[in-house]
Amino acid sequence: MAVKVTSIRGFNDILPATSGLWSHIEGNARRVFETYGFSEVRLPVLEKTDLFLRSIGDTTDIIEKQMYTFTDLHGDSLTLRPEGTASLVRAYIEGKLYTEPVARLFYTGPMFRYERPQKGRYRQFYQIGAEVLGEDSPVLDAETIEMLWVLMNALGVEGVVVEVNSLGCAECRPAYKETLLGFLRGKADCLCENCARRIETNPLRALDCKAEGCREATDTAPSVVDSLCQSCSEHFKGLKDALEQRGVPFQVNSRMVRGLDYYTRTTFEVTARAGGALGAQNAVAAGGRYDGLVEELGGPATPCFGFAIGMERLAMLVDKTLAKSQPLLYLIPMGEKAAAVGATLVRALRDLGLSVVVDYRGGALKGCMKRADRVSADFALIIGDNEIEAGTLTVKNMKEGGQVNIDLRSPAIVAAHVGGATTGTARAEG
RNA sequence: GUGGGCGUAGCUCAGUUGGUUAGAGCACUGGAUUGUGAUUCCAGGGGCCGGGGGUUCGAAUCCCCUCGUCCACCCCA
Repeated sequence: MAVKVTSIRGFNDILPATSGLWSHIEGNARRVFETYGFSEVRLPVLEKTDLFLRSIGDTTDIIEKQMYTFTDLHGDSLTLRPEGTASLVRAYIEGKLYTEPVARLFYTGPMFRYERPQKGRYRQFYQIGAEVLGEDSPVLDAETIEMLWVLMNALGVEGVVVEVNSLGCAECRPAYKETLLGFLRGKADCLCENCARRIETNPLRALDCKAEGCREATDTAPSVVDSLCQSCSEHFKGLKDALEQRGVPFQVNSRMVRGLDYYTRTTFEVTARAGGALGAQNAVAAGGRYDGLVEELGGPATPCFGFAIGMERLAMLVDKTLAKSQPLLYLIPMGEKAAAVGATLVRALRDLGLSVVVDYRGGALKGCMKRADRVSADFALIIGDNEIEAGTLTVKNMKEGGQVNIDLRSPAIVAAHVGGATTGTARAEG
């Protein structure tokens, strides 16, 4: 055998064992998002590097060391998108969607970051993102978080919690940064190496650090929430009230800091319980408000709110039993005559929306039945000489064992017997 | 980028003072059962023991290097 070509580290195939689950998740997301008035956008995977430099923040890890950047044949610096919001905002501006009062958009697709892969983290990973552009009401924030919560519930996700925070705006954040900096300087020797290093550039990070020293040092630190300006404070209260009113459970986490620089005011995360299925990466979805980004990227001043869901992480949390599949039929024609009769029947069954697979290998019925079992067929459809003579079809229930004969010319009766065609989602696995 | 675990049959894994021809379960093929799978019984096929180098009469086993993978740190969805 020739030498095997393998995939790139951190770039994974989604094989049939899990693709059904993914369709199930995406299908639910589409359905739920549409009920909130969102429309899908399809965005390119490759953008000019400059877009990310200008949006994400040049001291973030993403910009500093995680981007897949290369020069194309024309000499332009291009980058595989490390996140979706920047691209979406670019498209919003370029497509002049700001001529509408409010744009509600969602997207799905792969993102790319050069990191060491581990549980819940891959170099190509998938996100489902939703963004609302052109609305600054905190109630909109709450409604959008509610939408995410509704999706989680539809997917049977348990053991997750919504955490919210407010990072303030261009008015009040710098002041808080100063206050915090002053506080941390007094505790510099308690901080971990990392936090000590970036205390001047990004003191907020220390709040989010897991190191014990940092936790203790920041225990009594002044809270962002307490230093919000009046307008941000009212906005944050509006968010909390609206979430409560909607029955979306949440907790305020004033230590929550996001990894991208463009966030203002509301930020939130949906995180899984510690020790759960997610491992160390406990954030399933996260997002917030980015009121300055559109303007920074050359559009009109536009308040925005959005979030992104980590597809792989969400897939680890969803209730797989909810991913209903429709029955799979396995046709076993014994002989040429049966094959011809079977072909007509199969076409009729498929036209009714049923899933049918035909066995072409032939041989002993025993072997055919074994293959039917191996592909997890729900019913085996057997056509042999006996059936042709009687003008019937043998339908064996592979799960329960019984079998019946049904008129060969009555595909509708077959459909009814096997549970009928549904418009159901793809077969669930895993 | 840093640290740790693991690479043996298609899959999950056994395999120690280094010693004949490297094992099991599942899967696969055939038979017991020539029209009935998943259960039972029998038989069979299948391995550069991740790759390279070294120590040794002899290496899956010991040493070094390398690649892959998983988990964690960092950071994040």
